[in-house]
Amino acid sequence: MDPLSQTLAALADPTRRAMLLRLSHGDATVGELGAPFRLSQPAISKHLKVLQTAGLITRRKAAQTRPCHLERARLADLDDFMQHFRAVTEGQLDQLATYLANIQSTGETE
Amino acid sequence: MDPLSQTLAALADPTRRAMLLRLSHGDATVGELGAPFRLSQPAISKHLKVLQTAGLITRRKAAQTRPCHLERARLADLDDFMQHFRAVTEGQLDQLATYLANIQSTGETE
DNA sequence: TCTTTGTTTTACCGATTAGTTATATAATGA
DNA sequence: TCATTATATAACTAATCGGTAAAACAAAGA
Repeated sequence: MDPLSQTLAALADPTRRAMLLRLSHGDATVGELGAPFRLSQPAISKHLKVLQTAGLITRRKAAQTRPCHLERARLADLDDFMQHFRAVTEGQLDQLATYLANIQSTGETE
Repeated sequence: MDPLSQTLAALADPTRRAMLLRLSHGDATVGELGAPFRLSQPAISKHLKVLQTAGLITRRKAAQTRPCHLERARLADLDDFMQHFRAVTEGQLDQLATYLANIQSTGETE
């Protein structure tokens, strides 16, 4: 499966999205990430494996725990894809670019 | 299933993403949307139904055809979700805002 | 009316998914 | 060494998914 499809499939689950949101505030262990959910521990491990396989998180070793870390690269890739649909926003960015060009050239000539 | 999960699940398929990209350039019929793919016609209809159920497209009637139209609202919802992960980008936007404020005030005072 | 074109629906299949329980592995600490 | 804590793996199950072929439906045109 291509990386973007993997990313989107991983995100298409509210439990995994909640885990990522938690990780956006800082690293957390498997136990900490699973605590909010009424799920068995293997289910938590499975969700984290999906996120890891998608490249959305990495893990390190710390004693018995395996703290997880959010990797933003794949989210950035998704952002790039989303860019294709930002017709209105693109228009606004064009306006901003024009605005920037205007005030910049104004500043240079004065 | 919650709307955001439905949106992401619908996007987690390259065929459906390609269809949406096509629709971002304008409405298209079922036949037009299916043409690029080596898939049976019912498979195309199924993919479009997934997109429609997720609220990503709507369809109207035109003679025998059923032209599809991209609906950007759910993509905007996804964008809102993505916002939670834009820590670095937010910093860059802050810098841009500062930059804009600077050159703007400079321009005003001169 | 009959045929053609465009699309949907139905019924089916194999693969994948999300969950479970039970078991294994790994590191710590008594 | 032995028990505890943290996590992963294995084996299983029910449900969902992406595809197919065959049939039905809808509108247009001869």
